[in-house]
Amino acid sequence: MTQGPSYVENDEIARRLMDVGLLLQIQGANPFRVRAYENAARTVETHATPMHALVEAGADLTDLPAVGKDMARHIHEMVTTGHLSVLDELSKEIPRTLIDMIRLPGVGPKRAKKLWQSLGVQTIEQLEAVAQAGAVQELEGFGLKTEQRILQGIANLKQRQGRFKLSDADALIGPLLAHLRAHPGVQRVEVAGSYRRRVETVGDIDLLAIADDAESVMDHFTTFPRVKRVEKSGGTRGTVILSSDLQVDLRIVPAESYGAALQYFTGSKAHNVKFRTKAVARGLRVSEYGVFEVDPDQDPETADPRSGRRVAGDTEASVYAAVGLPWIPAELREDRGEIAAAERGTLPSLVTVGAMRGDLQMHSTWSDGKHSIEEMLVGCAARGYEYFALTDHSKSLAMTGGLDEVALREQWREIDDVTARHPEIRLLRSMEIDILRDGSLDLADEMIAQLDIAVVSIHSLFDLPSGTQTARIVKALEHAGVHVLAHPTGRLINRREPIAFDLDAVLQCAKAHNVAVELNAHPNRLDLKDTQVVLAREMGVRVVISTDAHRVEELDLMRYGVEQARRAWLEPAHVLNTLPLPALLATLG
DNA sequence: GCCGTTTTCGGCCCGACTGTTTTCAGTCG
Repeated sequence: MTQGPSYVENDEIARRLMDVGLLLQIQGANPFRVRAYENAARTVETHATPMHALVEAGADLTDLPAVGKDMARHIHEMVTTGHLSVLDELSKEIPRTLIDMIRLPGVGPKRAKKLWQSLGVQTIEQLEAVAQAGAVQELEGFGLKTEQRILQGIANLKQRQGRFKLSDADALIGPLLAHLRAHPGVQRVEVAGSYRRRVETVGDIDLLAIADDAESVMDHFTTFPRVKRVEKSGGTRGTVILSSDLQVDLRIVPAESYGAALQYFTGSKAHNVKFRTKAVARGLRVSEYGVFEVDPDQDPETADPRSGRRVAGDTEASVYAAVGLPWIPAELREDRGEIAAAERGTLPSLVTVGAMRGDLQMHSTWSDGKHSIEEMLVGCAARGYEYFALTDHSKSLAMTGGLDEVALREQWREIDDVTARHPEIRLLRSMEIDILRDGSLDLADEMIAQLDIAVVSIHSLFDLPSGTQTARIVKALEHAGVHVLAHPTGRLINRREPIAFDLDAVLQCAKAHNVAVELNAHPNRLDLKDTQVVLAREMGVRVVISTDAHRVEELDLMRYGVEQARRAWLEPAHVLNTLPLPALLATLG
């Protein structure tokens, strides 16, 4: 096994371009130049193919959206030398650590620069010290409230690093929505923002409501029992912090603006910018109040923002239609080509939970699951599945009670017994087989050959060098009996980093050997993640969406996997377990 | 700095709120 060259990955390239933009912002550069760096960073971050692969293939980087001559040069430099000279130069003038300060509430580029130039503050720690000493409120443009806000922000930062997993947000928001809906004045309330786009983690929650008595509803909102602190509370906008430290914003809008507000607050920002630009070209102005015809005689600087003839706004569909587009599913609104696809009429017909005909990874009491084979079977049948795969762990995963060959044969006897009583659903004989250090599998070949579907995955040696890890996975996929690579990166959101490996090479191998890759639906994993699933789709590798359930109720986690699949533009045809049983069996061979 | 069924130059999304102000900059979403 050889160690491949260590490339600068897309996320690192994106981060550095973003840092250049932020440093330019602090410097006071042309804001559109700043945005150019942000846009290029986003392109790189969400681009499925690694930049180093494009450079190696001799591709013209300026074909990428938001990448012109300069950005192409920057990307090329990072790929070939590992450095970005424009960032190095800027860092000499402005400390890079000021970027951390911008992320504090109440601190933007201007104030960060002021704090640095007036007080010599370069880091969050230094800022905390001078703020505690009362030096910040003395600065021009600052005051006592700003100083307190900064200190509060630093305290919050220390308390909670990272964002909320989508499933945690779901659990926290459900009771609040019920509370709001119980108020007689609330006609409608929905969640917008990244939550509605089903981004894997959310920073805060945006609620949108139509209400008769806005003041009373806002009152009801801020007195929700789990509110820890009320940040603001106005006539149409309020912000609270829940006891879980989740920030929730509520906006109350008139019914005729509801669709426009929902569209606007769902975002993403990049999607909205592109959408509004399209509207401008049609002589329209889009805001959260609606779509308006622009009066060509009026100076846009001085015109009332709500002036002009309203042409749409009550529903989202009307807002898109006014700009000549069909309604776009929220999961696609990331400015990853969805507006162009909408224009061409080629938006994908996205996969749904209802299209799933089976779940291809779950555990029973035979290893580390909490429910018996029969209980899991009944749970799957209750969810309307045609089939499911029982994938208990293999022997090397001792802590889970993994099965050796003898135990697996015993399990098969129980399976025969259970399935004889339950003709309503097909149980596929399977196992989640560990990939060992050298890429060999933790189950005898003659047993693998008797499985209906063989799932392999890594549970150990997460920190091998990338080249070694890649070779290990590739060897496992080359095994003739293997059908699915489960949770390919091994990441645990907010807990464990993904393993280092060459995804491109692994997908090529999967394609060559007709192996599917899993999109693990468990909200702790969501592995592969959306942008990686895009790469699999583009390379023609089939995807499996599985829950990895360890108890019956976890079978309902399927929706999280499907939602991420939708973010990756997957249609049913891309997903192996949307196939009817006979077609699935034929594919598995 | 990017980009083009109005444009290769002159644009680049939109509005609200807060705090620090005496008419508005800065931040936020």
